[in-house]
Formats: sequence, C-alpha cells, structure tokens
Amino acid sequence: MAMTISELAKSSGVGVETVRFYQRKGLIADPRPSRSGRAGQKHYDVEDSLRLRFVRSAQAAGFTLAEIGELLALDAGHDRNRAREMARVRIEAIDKEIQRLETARQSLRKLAQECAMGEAGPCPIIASFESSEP
Amino acid sequence: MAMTISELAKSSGVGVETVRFYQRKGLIADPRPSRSGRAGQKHYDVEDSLRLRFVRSAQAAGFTLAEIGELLALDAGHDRNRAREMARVRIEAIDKEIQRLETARQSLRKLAQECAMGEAGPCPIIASFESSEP
DNA sequence: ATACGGTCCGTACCATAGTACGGAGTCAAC
DNA sequence: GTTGACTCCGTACTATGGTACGGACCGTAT
Repeated sequence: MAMTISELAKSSGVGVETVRFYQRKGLIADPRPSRSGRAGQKHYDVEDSLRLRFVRSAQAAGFTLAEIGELLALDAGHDRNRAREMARVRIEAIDKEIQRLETARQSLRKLAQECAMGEAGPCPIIASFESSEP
Repeated sequence: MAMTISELAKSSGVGVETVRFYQRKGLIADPRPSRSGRAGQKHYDVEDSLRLRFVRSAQAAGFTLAEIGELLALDAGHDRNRAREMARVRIEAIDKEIQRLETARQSLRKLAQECAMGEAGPCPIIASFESSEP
C-alpha cells in the first residue's frame, strides 16, 4: 500500500518534482512521515494516487490549480452546490473556447485554401496587414 | 496618417506597453524616428496598425508570438509553402484541442448531473479520489 | 517658468505551471 | 566503508505573454 514519492509519481504519470510542487500548493495531502520506512522519508498510498489523478483530470477539464484547490476544499466542507456551480461555469467557459477555436479554425482553413490556389501576390495568410500599402 | 504609440495601441485595442513589448519581440516594424513630429519620438502609420491587428488575430488562432514572428519573416521571404504548412499544423492542433475540450465538457456535464441528483454522499465531481477510502 | 501629459528606454515584476539544482541525509549492497 | 540510489528541502530558473515603474525628455497651455 505504501509508496515512495517516485512510485506515486510514476503511478499517476507525473514527475517527482511535480508531485512536490503540488504538495507545496496544498493539492495533495501533507505527506505523513513513515513509521515503517526510512527515517525522514514520507510515504504515500492509493488515496494520494487517486487525488493526484483527480488533479490531472480536473486540469484536463481546464480548471487551474487554484480552482482545483478550491474544489478539494469544497469537498472537505461538503459544499456540493458550489462545486456544481464551478462545474457549470467551467462548462460555459469550455463552450466559449470551443466556439472561439472553431471560428479560428474556419478562418485559418479559408486562408490556407486561398493561399493554395493562386501563386501570385502575397500569401493571404499574412497579407491582411499589407492590403493597404501605398 | 502618422500616429503616436498611444493612438496605435488604441486603434488596435492593446495597451501601450504591449505595443512596446511586441516591438522588442520584433513583431511590429522598428519605429521610425518621426521627421515631422517631436524630436526623439517615433511615429506609426496604418500599416503598423494592420500588422498589430494581424498579430492579434494570429494569436486568436492559437499561434504563439514566436510563430507569428516566423509567419512575418516568411512573408518577407515570400515563402507561401511554409506558411501554408504552418496553417495546416495549426489547424490540426486546433482540431485536437477541440476534441480534448469536448471530451472534458462531456465528463464535466456528466459529473455535474450526477452531483445534482442525489444529495447523499460526497459530490461525484470530487469523489473519484475518495472512492477507495477505508 | 512650470506643471501636465505624453513619450522613450531599461529594467523589474506578475501569474501559471512546472523543471532543475545543490546539499544533506539514509539505506542496502558490495 | 564506500558507492549508488533514493529521498528531503529550499531556492532558482524556465517559458509565455504581458504589466508596471522610474527617470529623463519634450512640447504646450497656463
């Protein structure tokens, strides 16, 4: 059950330094000095591993580390309403971002296509800022 | 036609400091000492404004400032193939990102829904890392 | 003539999310 | 009894994209 920091890191697909960074940020539990292991070393268990995985997946959902810290605090206080609210806000932000990316994608595709046909003149991908030269 | 730096900044919706920052990065043309204006001051024109707008829209498409610098250099060398290639790569990256966001959105929505119905137990948004507590 | 607003330039600082480094300790094997 | 692997801890550094600050200067209005 007990893991060293490098085992924990490997089990969650992050680096040792990243684990320590999250520790400093309070995102994973304060490591407990091990009773049964080497003096001065900490040990971690499956709970820590799952918590670390939660951090990574919350990050993938676009939460910042600060927000993830808040989610963890909310959980400690059993504040489900606030957690749901945060999820809602994040979903809205994701939707906006998807919209923005799709717009960018469209215009980029259009420009690339214009650029592909016709070798004359400046590339339209870049030309926009040249269109009013003397 | 000639503008001061603050007029240029305003015309493109950025701050004066940001204009100078882009200048240092070589993203907008070296300002020319003004002939007709105040001694020691630079002036800018519509071309600069368009260039600044190009930087902002390329940024919106997800290009980094370094890539934008490359695009501008390519334009100077009339290298349309490379510009098209960069656009293609960027479109692929955008597609991947949209996919990633849609996945994140789905799982977040699912979690929020699970959280909404049923007040018992820990919030599923956060609970994942608690599921194996003793 | 001096205060005000604007500019120039260099440098420092901010947030975000890590990554690296150096010194010290500890354990196990050889 | 020393080497190697691993850990701890603090601090520093990285990249990205800005943002702010302080001193100097310039021109105009009062």
